[in-house]
Amino acid sequence: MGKRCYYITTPIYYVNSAPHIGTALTTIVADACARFQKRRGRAVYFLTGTDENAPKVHRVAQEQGKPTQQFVDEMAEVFARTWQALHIEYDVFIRTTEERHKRTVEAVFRRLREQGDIYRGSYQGWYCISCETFWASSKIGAERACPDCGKPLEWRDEPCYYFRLSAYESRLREHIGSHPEFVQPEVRRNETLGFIAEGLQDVAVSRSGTDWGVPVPDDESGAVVYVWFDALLNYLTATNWLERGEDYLDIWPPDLQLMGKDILPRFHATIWPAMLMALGIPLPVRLYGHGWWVVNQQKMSKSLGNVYAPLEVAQMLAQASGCELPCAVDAFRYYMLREMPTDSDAEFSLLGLETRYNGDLANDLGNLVHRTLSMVHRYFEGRVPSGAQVDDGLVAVFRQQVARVAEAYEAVDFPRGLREAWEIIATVNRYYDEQAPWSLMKAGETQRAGTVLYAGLEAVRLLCMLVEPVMPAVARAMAAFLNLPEVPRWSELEVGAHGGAPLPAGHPLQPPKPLFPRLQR
RNA sequence: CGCGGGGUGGAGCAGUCUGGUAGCUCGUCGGGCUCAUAACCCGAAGGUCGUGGGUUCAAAUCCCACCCCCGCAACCA
Repeated sequence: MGKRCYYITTPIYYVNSAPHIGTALTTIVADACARFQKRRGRAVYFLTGTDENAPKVHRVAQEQGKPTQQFVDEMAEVFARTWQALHIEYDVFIRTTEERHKRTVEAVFRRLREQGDIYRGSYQGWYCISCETFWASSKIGAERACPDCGKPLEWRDEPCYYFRLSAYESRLREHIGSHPEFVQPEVRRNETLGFIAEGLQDVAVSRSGTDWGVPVPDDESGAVVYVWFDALLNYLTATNWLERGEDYLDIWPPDLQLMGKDILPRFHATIWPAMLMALGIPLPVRLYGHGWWVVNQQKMSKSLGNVYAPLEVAQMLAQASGCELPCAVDAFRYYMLREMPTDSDAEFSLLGLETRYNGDLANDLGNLVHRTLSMVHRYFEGRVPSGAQVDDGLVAVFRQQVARVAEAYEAVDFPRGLREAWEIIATVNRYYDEQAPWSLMKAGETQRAGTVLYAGLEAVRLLCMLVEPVMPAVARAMAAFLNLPEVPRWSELEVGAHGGAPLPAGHPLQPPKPLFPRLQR
């Protein structure tokens, strides 16, 4: 069986804190990419999940006085619920505490150890007992205190297993060099090549002193597999690689792996492909690392109190504007993607969200839909005007913009894609102004007014499709206004062809109501 | 010190690879329209594109130096 699905992944999220706008960004970008591919008619396998095997998770659970398993169960639930509320349509939600995942990790560990890619050594470093963490010497001052909790560190020298990352240095360099699409965007690719050029050292892939995690197989010391080694393998587990023989290749390899820029160069673009090379498994096609949200020029952090919870933001927007919650959630998604940090970091602010909401969604998209449908109801009894065709000039613009949006979405460049989509709105608003269908009606030129409005309806239909990956609920609402059973697919972009088109003459439309009521400020 | 990235009108950004009237959104001011969610359309003010030098008929765009800001510097998941 050959490759069948477009396989797209987010990282699995650490469950020691609740989802915030950073994790929401990665997940929403992934969802938009997945929906885009689906609309184009491809089978999609979209994976997200939670990383539950880290010592820190264990520690947070203990702090909260809960059994660790119960704690991770609850947190996984919080993540899954949040994603559902944000209209994330994933296919699999993986958890690293699942048995099938543990079996995968054990199998990989054994195999790499047998073939010599994992070997015994010893780990030395400054260790914080209460944090259960080794600290790099560069992070500790002369006083040798834990940067996290401030307690004194102790020097440890203990046996551990290493993964022979160094052996894959030149192959990694070659692969990244000859596959420009492998690490994206280009900034991150350069960064990765720079990192590798400094020389890769073998990485410790086991940890002692904790019993939370996947035990190192066939080892009496009680060590567990290092969480990163464990976590990366989730992408493989989700295909049931271990059980399915060659059949897992109907999904594997990932076509697009999304993540924040922090975990791209040193983990997903080095250790991860090196592990796959060691296993003789095909590498992912494309790794994409987006930038971070900053708040008031500062990194989000709990201590600064500038961490936003996505659902609270959406609820606040719904309440302030009076718009339906699903539309407010989509507005939040729109903001995330329209302002999405690609190469560098970007500023997140409620003011920015409100500006986009009023400007792009209420005034542009919402108002265009509303004025178009209002006129059709007022002048044509709510039915698609007959005998109409979209003017040639507009057809050219529509086709061009649809192509540009598709290209941008494919490149994970949603800011550009949405800018291109919004060109259609600006074009139709100008067109209305020039053609003034309201004046045409007064002059008795009903036929011409119908032509103009038909073009507007076509624009709405196209926008419905273009906007769906970003705002699925809004797209459904738009389709409902047009009385279409579902959101059009990208294959149905034939502009203005009446015959068997989705908007035949006489097709009844629903009366409009504002999708995004303006925020009063 | 090293590596990577950035510095474009009041704010946020695009444009830089493939040099050729400096563009978009928001905000401000003026005008138009009335189908529409005080929405929409047109126009104006506002920038020596971090600094200095070089290449070129021509540089935000290529080259060199410098200044400032951010990230990374290894097991931090």
